[in-house]
Amino acid sequence: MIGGGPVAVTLDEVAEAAGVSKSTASRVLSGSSRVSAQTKRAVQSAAERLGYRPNRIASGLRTRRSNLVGLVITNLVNASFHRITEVLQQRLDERGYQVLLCVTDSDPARERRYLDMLLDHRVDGLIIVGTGDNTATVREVSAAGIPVVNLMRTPDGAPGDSVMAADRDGAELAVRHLLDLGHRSVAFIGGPAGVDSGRDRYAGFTAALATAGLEPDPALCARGPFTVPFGAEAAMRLMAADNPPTALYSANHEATFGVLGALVQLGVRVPEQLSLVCHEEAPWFPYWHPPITVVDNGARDLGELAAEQLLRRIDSRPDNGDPGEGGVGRLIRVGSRLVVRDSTTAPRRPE
Amino acid sequence: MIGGGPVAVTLDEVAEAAGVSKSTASRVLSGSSRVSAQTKRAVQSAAERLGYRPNRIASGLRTRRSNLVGLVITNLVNASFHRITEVLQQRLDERGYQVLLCVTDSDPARERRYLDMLLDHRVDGLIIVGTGDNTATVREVSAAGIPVVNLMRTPDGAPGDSVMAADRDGAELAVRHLLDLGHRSVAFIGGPAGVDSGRDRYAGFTAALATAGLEPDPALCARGPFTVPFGAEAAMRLMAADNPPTALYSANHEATFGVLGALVQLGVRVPEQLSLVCHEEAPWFPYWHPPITVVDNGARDLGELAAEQLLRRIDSRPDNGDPGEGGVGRLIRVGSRLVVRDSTTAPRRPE
DNA sequence: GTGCTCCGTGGGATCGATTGCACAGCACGG
DNA sequence: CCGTGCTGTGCAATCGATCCCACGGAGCAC
Repeated sequence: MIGGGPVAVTLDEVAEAAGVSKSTASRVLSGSSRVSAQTKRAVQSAAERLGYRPNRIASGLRTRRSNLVGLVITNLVNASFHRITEVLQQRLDERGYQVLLCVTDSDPARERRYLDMLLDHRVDGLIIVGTGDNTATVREVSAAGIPVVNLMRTPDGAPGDSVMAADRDGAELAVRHLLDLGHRSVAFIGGPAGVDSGRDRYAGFTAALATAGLEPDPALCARGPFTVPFGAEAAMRLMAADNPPTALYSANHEATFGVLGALVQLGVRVPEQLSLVCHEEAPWFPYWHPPITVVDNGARDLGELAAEQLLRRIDSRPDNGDPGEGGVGRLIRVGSRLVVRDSTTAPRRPE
Repeated sequence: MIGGGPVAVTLDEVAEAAGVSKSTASRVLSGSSRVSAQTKRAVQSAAERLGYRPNRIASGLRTRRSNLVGLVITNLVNASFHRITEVLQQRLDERGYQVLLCVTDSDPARERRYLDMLLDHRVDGLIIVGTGDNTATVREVSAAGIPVVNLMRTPDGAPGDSVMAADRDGAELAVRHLLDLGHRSVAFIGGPAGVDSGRDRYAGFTAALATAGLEPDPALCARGPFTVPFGAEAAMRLMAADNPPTALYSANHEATFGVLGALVQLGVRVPEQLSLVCHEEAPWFPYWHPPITVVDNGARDLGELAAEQLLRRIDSRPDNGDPGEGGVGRLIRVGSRLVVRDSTTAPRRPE
């Protein structure tokens, strides 16, 4: 047809076709109030016949609910984050909420712009893996009555609830495993102190050492960004020392790639010369040569619980007068678990 | 404060504070029509003072533009897809469009529900990595005047434009590389014939063989799902044969994990006993032992071009009378490139 | 028969922005 | 001095759904 533009069917037209008023049609289709069975049928068949699709924009304007949730995340490449994103999206969708995806690439300026934008879109909730540089803006979002869930990271002064990995416990688990195998010279490659996971994993590392009566050796600790090159460089330096470690705890999977590359380059055999634990699961670790022992931080559960917590807050919002104060920011910790594979073994020459 | 609910500032209030009418305030803030410099300043300062944030829902109702784009994708775990998603999101955001993320997990029922939902949200565009089971619904979307871009896959009868990887060429490139090294017994592990990339990569495989005067040996061809277990099982079977291949083309990175696991388990050394090419880059392939030769299908460009093409269609929509017919579905192919690393070498005993 | 409740339905205001139309004021040319 | 055109502004309709309020009629008790 010529000029047959994209004409959307409105509620009015459905109502007219069914011979009832707009109000009644609305009641039938949103199923709120009681309607006679006959009217119901008439409206439903009219809607179907005309191919009616409700306009969520109009509906959102009136009800002040967008059915949108903002997900502000630093990246998707990291193994945990894309898994978390998938789970989150699915759980939220099951309850009628859609995800507005915002990847910040850890850039505070982008993060800030996204937060403003999400405010403009009147999202019903916000899940954020934050850089920590925009807590003021996040507070604005929260103050606007929008529930906020901090995921993986809870910057100082951040409003809302938090769903966090048990980073400290996980690291302790991993390092104690190495100590139990008999290692005494355990190296640490981990993230910056400015990030929650960096700080907490280091704390777990030292805590485990302490239970064995050891103190961290500064020469065996490398702290820097969670990147492949950093891991490679750190591993190079550690293994080139006069007295190289017999075991290595690597706090992140990206860095671990760098480590593995460096080890191949140096000809260091795992686990014969070096036992290796990575604090983060990745789909290929079970297939590595050798399969890598890891700490699984429960990415699936993190996504699941973050979605659940947000939905809880959204649900309880219309009821009570003051929105967020009811729980004063709940903190949920997701347990970590050690998965022992073949990259860890007893040291060859116990000291 | 008690009872200080989340009161949003409206345009009316800004207008009143600035001493002008709603229309004028709107004109200033959306910068459409000419306004005197003085009024402009007054409105802008009032807006800033009150912390005004435009309500995109209301705006969307009036303008019939949601500034939302639906991204329907089978999963995020696959290396290419999360990279593509990141790039897409960034490019669309730069032009003022936000991404509504929908992960189908290749489930046609979920896909269908998402398409309906996106229609209800009145998205301004749709980018879809489709299952191929809902072309009718996608046509509805397109018929509603919403530009559609098919990504990676273009099911038969799909409306809209397509941005595709050069799967056939890429596979041919990879296999020719193996043939050039002297291999004559080249195995194929690839996807189902029902998926574009499965079909095209197989076509490239046979085409390359043909240039060397060879025909595909059914005993050396495994076709099945793009999964780790399938790759493992296929590799097991292929290498257990009386006359195992000297080279292997693996059409997908997930299957390649399985292959690598199986090879480790069987004690097959790469590349000494088997040369291996994977048709898909993954961040860890350069760090594998040995680093894996791959065909990079240009994920970054795929995202980039899909966003660009969609934006082009969105921009050209209000101008011309009939929405999509102007280009009758443009097909954009993104070039592939071979990255030679250490997993491929000449066969030990050329036949 | 009167008064009451309850049910199903319709009328119409409303959410917050955009935009066509009209009009006031001013400048300028004839 | 008047007509014409341009600029800046305001009025009010509009987008499409939701939902408060009111109303007619049925059923029932006294």
